[in-house]
Amino acid sequence: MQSILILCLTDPYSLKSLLQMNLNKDNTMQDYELQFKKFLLKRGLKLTRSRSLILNASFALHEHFDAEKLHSILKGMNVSLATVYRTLPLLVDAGLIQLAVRSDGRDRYEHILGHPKHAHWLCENCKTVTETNISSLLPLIEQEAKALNFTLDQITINISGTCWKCSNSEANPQS
Amino acid sequence: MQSILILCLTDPYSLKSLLQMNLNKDNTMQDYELQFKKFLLKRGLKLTRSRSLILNASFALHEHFDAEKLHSILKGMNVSLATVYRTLPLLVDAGLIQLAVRSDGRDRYEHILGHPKHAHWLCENCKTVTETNISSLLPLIEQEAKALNFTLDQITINISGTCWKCSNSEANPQS
DNA sequence: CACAAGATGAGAATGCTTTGCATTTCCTTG
DNA sequence: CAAGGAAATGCAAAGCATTCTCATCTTGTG
Repeated sequence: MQSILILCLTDPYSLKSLLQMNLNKDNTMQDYELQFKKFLLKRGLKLTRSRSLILNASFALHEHFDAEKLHSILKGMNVSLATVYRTLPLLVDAGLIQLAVRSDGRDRYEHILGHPKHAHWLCENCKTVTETNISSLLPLIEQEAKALNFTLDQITINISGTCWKCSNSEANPQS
Repeated sequence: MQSILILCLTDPYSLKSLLQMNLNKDNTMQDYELQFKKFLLKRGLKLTRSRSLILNASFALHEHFDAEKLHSILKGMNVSLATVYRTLPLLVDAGLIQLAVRSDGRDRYEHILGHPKHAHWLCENCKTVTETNISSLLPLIEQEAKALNFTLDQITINISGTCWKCSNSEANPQS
């Protein structure tokens, strides 16, 4: 019998150990996996072991991640970095993850499901990213989209500056 | 007498020819140059020939630009690509330019002075970038910033999707 | 269970961006 | 106006995230 590794984690900390589990596919398919499978089928692509692992690792993380991070989580599971890079755009197109911010020359993603649209507040000093809800902004943006006849896909609102903590410590430097 | 090249263009199309002009520094200093000089002084840095050329080339362009573009505009003026790359972050820190979008693996900037805050609408198909005013969104963002005690620096609103033109031609593909 | 289309891993390649270093330019001080 | 030290520059050589190549392996179908 052919079986594949499937993760159904909500807790990122137990990820590594649970990655060892070898469950039957049909019993554990998650919503997002079904969504991904549907999307792939429509494109004549397949839901493979690697893609499933990458998808589940993404959803197990409740923080921003980049290709390298996913790859390191899947270390020892024989998933190459190239495949991670090949899979990320698929997940984006499938509407499962989105590019959150780009900082330090790396693209950082986040999963979307059950994750309301939000803005990222990036502190230029300590690099911390804070999130806030943007539901109040959405109607205005959608209205503008309609005016432009623009089909919305992703909305990215990134605000950079200095967070409360850092602007306090900058106020009294090296003293 | 020491003199340097200074540009004071509003018309990008005559850039190349005007780059030949050799004007006296003190007669032609622009607002943005003064601002840059002040910024550099504060950091113990100098407003040099190369930096001045790069700054002026940036402000002569009324479109997005990347390092390569500035470098090609300044071809023959003995400004190295490395210096362009070294200067861009300075201009950003000085509040004179900002990172507009990153597409095709390149960072594209735009100058800020007299340029009201706006959103970028990037068509994923034809890569066209449209700009719209975001003055209606600003109060909401500033209010949120106050709540977070966050010192605003840059606000980036990038919206990707499909523009009117492309969604029309996608509707009847290869037929 | 064979087959064709897709997918993968490994590593080479790509291309933007950064860095090291010897040389030049800049500004201040006599 | 010359000297001197700090900064800046050009050039070429990395760095580094991401993409590509290609031989091999998987996947779902008939």
